[in-house]
Amino acid sequence: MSDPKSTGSSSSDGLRAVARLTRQVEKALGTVELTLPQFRVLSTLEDGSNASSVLAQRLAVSAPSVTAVVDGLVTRGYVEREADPDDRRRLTLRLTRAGESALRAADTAMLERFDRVAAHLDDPATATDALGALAVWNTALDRFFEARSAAKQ
Amino acid sequence: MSDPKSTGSSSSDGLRAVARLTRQVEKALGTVELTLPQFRVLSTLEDGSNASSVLAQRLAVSAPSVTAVVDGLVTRGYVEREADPDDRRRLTLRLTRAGESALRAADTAMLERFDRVAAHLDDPATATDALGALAVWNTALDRFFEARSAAKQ
DNA sequence: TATTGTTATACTCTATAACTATA
DNA sequence: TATAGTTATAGAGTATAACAATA
Repeated sequence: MSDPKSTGSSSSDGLRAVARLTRQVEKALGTVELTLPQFRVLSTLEDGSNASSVLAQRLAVSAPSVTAVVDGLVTRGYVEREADPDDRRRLTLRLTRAGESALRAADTAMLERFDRVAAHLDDPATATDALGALAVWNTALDRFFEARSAAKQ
Repeated sequence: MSDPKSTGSSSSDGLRAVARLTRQVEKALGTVELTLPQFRVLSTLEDGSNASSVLAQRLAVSAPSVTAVVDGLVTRGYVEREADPDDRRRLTLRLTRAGESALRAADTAMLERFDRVAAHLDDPATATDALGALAVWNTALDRFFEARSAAKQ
């Protein structure tokens, strides 16, 4: 992307792949009765409990969106809202044991589905490795939001 | 995924990255006033015009969902519905010149946003390359749906 | 006054069920 | 009868605007 001559074209193809794979993620999550936004909340909370406002920023959604998604997760016992004694406006969101189990079930369902898709390739490991390599983006996204957060102060 | 000992853990991280990157794709598409489902339709039609039913299968959504999304794209002049003379029940969906332009604008917006995110890494090229490598999944998904289509006959 | 979170409201995408037109 | 596509309807996630409680 920084050098279109070498990677520009395949980066676009990579973006197409992200768009398509996401739909498969949604289908896999459906088998464990989770939506993609719910999964995003659960996996973000797995990295540590956070105030609702922090979650909104990390997920790049509005505050009302967090309220709506978390409402459903609280109803199902996957997330708990806890009052912050220092600042009574804030609510800390915490993943419950049931939420952790749901997250593991979601991982299994997604990996199984992706395995079935990759099985159609001559060398499925190429696809699996490509997916694993995508993990570097988690660091990039973490820093991206961290920088945003700092800029806001 | 086929071998959890070597890649299982990072594949899960890769899936988390897909879920998070998708949100960035949505935000980037928003700057060119496209939604992710609209982008999926446009990029699928870029590979060739198709009947609405074929599109539904390739996108892994229901027929009414295709109708709804395509309605919006037709209104904006990005897609045209054309009657099939051989079977008057079928409608062939075709990308217009305006649709092609919109797709290129979408690519640019997404690549720019991803560049900004990757810039936070010590070696941004690692992330860019990882994204490009994801293109192999396009082949896997094509074959996956092809096999499904064949099984249905 | 500013901030945190919720409520009210509207739009898009999603699905299932029912319908029309065609095969 | 079966298939292609649309319409009707409902649920989930998204956003903006307005509000309550707290700082």
